[in-house]
Amino acid sequence: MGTANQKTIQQIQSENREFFRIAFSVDCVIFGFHKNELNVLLLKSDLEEFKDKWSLLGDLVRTDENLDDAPYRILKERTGLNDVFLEQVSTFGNIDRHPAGRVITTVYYSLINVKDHLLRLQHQELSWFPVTKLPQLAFDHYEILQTCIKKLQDKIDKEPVVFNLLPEKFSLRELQNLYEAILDTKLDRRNFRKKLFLMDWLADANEMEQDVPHRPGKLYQYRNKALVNIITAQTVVQ
Amino acid sequence: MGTANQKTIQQIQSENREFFRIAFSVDCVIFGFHKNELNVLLLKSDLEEFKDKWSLLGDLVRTDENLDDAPYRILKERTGLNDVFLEQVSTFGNIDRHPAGRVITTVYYSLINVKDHLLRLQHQELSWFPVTKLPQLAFDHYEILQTCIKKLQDKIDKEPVVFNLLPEKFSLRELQNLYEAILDTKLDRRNFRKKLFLMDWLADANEMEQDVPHRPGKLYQYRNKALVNIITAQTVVQ
DNA sequence: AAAGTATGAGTAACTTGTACAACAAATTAT
DNA sequence: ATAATTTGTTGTACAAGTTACTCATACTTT
Repeated sequence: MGTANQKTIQQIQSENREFFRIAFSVDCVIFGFHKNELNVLLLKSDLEEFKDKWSLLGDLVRTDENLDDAPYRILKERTGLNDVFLEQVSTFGNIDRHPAGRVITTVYYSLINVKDHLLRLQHQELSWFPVTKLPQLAFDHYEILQTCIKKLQDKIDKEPVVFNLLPEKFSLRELQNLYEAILDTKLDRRNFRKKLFLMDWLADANEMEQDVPHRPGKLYQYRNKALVNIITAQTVVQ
Repeated sequence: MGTANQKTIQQIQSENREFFRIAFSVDCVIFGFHKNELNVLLLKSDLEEFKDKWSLLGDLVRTDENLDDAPYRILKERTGLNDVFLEQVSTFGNIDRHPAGRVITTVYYSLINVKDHLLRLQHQELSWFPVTKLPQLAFDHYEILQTCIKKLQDKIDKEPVVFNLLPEKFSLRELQNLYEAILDTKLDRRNFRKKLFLMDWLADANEMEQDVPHRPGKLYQYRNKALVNIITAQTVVQ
């Protein structure tokens, strides 16, 4: 790792000469939720040209793997995570988007639960950033990230995907904080409660919050874990 | 054209040997509106394996063109059309989706106005099919097409894209027929009228239908042609 | 002339979304 | 212990949007 392993564009080009007629990659926007903020996992760029910039986790697609399998592999390799929520967002392919050559990239976003699955970060250079306090991003990754945030914002009103970002059991307050972080707005407590119960996504966990410095709230869990998987499988395709 | 020009997979593979580590293509789902039905433009497959099947219009992406420019080029080459509405939908990349090798394809849909722009179909083997009466499709093109129809259905309630499918001036009845064809449902005349006027998309053309076998209706046109372009430019990216 | 079909306009019932009040339960400060 | 504060919980009033529905008029066909 570190600077010893940093490559020049020329090195990368020669290592991938055949690929670089048109190389094909996958990039992952990995969302997590800490301290009432929506965060993204970023990697310190290993290109000299982008020494102080950060980038999304990505890799070239292998010849023997399905496109939709590539982001799972990348997440597994980089974070040790299995069975994460992934959805394809869009494909970016401007000629000059990568300084090393022609790279078309398909972008996925992922929602992971940071508290329950402790990440085995294989890389020292991986770090979480709140989406409101981003560092300088390499390539067109800023534009990509904004596209993913917008997609996520559109999604959470219609489908029960946010639960992938929370621990098994959570309070309504935590859930509302999450919605507020994603949508970047304040919501009315009472209306939020009403809406969520109408959605019929929640089941009472018959437990209360512990060790909180205020009146403990009831804990809930996602109603049907099985249904989540069905829905996510469909939405990844779509 | 015809059978003389049909290629075997082996021929295609050898012609594109370098590309076929992973080849990268674009496919276009081209929607038109005839006789109160939503139609798609399909091409008789030139692969022997798919002799009696039809496929979407597609081509490999050139090394020197932006990804989002490729579908414009393809439409121009195949139909002579300029300035069409295009939106990226999704990217398909299963290993086995193309029998000739590994091909990842980004799919766009296009909305074109069949009446005003007469197509110069370069190919005898191009033909329109109602989406309700599709022939056998090659590759995974049936799945791709369904994905595009769903995307279009979601879109027309929120943004004024349907006008790309109609002539400059049209009656409310024609517009409603179009919505009904896309959504595959019947709509209430009065509520449709109310909703459309609320959207504020229509301007009175101060003309009436001509030569119709019933009471002629008023003609309307899209309120702001300039706005259409702004919106479509955004949506293609998104 | 009569029948059929399409345009065009308005209203009531219902559903959904938003703004806001009041109280109870637990914690913290005095 | 008491008061003040924070959070959880339940409900109401109003606005906005959606859905269902009836009638009169204009034109064409028979």
